[in-house]
Amino acid sequence: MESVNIKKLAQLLNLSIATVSKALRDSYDISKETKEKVVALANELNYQPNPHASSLRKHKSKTIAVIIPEIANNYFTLAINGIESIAQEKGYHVLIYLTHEDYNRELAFARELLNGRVDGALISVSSTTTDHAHFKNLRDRGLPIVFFDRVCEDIDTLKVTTDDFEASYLATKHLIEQGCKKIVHLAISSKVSIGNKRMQGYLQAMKDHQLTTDNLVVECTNTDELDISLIETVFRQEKPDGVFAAVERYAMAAYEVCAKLQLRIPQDVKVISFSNLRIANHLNPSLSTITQPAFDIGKEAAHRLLNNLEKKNAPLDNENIVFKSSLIQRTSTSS
Amino acid sequence: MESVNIKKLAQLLNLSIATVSKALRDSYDISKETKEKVVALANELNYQPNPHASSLRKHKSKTIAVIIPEIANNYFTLAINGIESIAQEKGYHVLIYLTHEDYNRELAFARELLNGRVDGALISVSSTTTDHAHFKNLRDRGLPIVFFDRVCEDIDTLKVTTDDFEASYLATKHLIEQGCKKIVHLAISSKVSIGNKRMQGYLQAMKDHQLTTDNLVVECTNTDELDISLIETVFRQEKPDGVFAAVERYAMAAYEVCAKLQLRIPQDVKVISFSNLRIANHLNPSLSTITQPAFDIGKEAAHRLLNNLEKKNAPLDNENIVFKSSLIQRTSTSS
DNA sequence: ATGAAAGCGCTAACAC
DNA sequence: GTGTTAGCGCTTTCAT
Repeated sequence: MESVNIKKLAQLLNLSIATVSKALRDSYDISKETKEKVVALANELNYQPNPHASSLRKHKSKTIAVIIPEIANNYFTLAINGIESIAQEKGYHVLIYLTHEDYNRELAFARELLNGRVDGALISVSSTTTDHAHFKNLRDRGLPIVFFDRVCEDIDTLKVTTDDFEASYLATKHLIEQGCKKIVHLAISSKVSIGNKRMQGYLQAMKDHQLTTDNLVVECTNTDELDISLIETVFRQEKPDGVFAAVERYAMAAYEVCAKLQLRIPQDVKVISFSNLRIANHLNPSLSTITQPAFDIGKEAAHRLLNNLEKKNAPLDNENIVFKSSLIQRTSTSS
Repeated sequence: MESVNIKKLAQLLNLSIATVSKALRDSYDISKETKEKVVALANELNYQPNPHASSLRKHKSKTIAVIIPEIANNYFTLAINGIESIAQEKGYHVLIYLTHEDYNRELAFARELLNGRVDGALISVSSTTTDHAHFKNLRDRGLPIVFFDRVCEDIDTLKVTTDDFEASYLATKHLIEQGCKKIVHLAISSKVSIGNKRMQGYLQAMKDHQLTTDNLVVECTNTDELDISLIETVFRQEKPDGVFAAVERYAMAAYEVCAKLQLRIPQDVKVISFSNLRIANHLNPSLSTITQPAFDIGKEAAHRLLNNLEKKNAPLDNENIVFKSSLIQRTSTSS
């Protein structure tokens, strides 16, 4: 495909391969004139260095992997945007791997990650993952990884998250203040960090207000139909007056169920949800949300990872960067 | 990072590097026993071949690039999902590049594409792109590319699109049948293929029904605020009773404007839009949409590209695969 | 059936 | 300042 390489440039210029290589990399011990001649010809022939040769030699690929559960999700979409903005700025390439919430795929991706294809990885853990050995292994072998949103707390590396407990506490408290007494929590798998934290925030708020949570926690799934039937069941059995959804998809399922059961939002049931939906405002009714700064989270995670990649040998600190999310009240929780 | 390579395996097994390499690739001229021993040790040591070395040698990277305008967009998100599903199935890696609708970034990505990092590319063209030389160059140099959605008609390669003209015609006709006489078209840049086709469909439908389109085509931008003010202006000046939005974002901008001007949808203004929003049904009011099979489009584009990569030397045909989109009527256009 | 050796394109010591 | 050379880890003739 591309036949112009360093050798060819060297031949055409009557220089050695090494000189051309150094000239292109703007090395200090090459004369101005030589550099200019080399660069001129390189541009003229649209010379593009072969990244495989360079990576092989340097043990650096200028590439990072982003391993996430899914992409049809506003949170991850925004995070990727943030990640990509930093990667582009620093000349890095971004490989996307989707686990589809499947532990086995995550495992397969992780296993491949040590072969040198990428210099580091940004990871958000699948909801079916219980064992973290595959990630621990990466860490132990020295591959820089940064977790974001869904993290592995037992792995010593940088994690970028939001204040899930506090935000969930506030969301629940908000529902209580709007008059709800029986609040259902539509929970994401408690195996993932955010699932657990969000549930804890809910439980604590309920407890602090002497409200029962018996039979009110519904662990939802990755299938809309299933979730809808789970929610319908709890609605029929418990007749809740409030719903706190751990992720946007579950709130939409709740909307479906309310329509089906002819329950009015917010008159009969109030709903609040973690969500990065830009048009939450145009929903019927507009949805009260806890919104995470997903773009900034992606940016920060990428920024820290790439910074780390530049200075060798310094392993990533076991730090936890926590962004604040914001509660935006809309019609779905108005009293 | 990873110290176990073919050389090490060969040493430990008292075999030559060549034999190990062949055994791993299941070559026919290696004995069963040797193969088994090699594979056993490779698994035990979790040997992962270095992709750079392999790519350098084979001139194949098992990697494709996806170059798209943006990712915070349901259409592209679904398309990526489709692309990724095929890539994963065939063991390919997916690099994501976002042009952010910027011709210069697109140019920079295209220029890099010939260096061997990727075996092929899936491309949807930026809305600010007018010149196609950068893509034509890829094609001429033999890099397999497939365009999807926003294509370059003047480049001979595979294109996967939807029936934009017909769908736009039908959407416009639908508004007319619902009683609209003054229909505004919120158009995407007419420089991109879909922008032009969608506008033509609209114009034809209006013409066929003897309706004027004077001052009714608004070419929107990539900035929400700007779009809203453009739409507000045309609303004030033309007092339309129907809106046909070429992309989802413009429909949402129209919703904003209607709220601001206290216009009721659908009583005062009916709205229909190209959209892949899963929850169009829960908007206020629910949005009538023309929905594209984005996932399948991504799958098909990836499928055809990867198939082509497997059989060498066969350039991609200048074929046009057209998927049908579907019009889903909801409240926003009810009469 | 196995091994020796060349080389993919580039970088980095180390000469000169 | 510039050139020589030795690999990076792998694949692939071509011998044996």
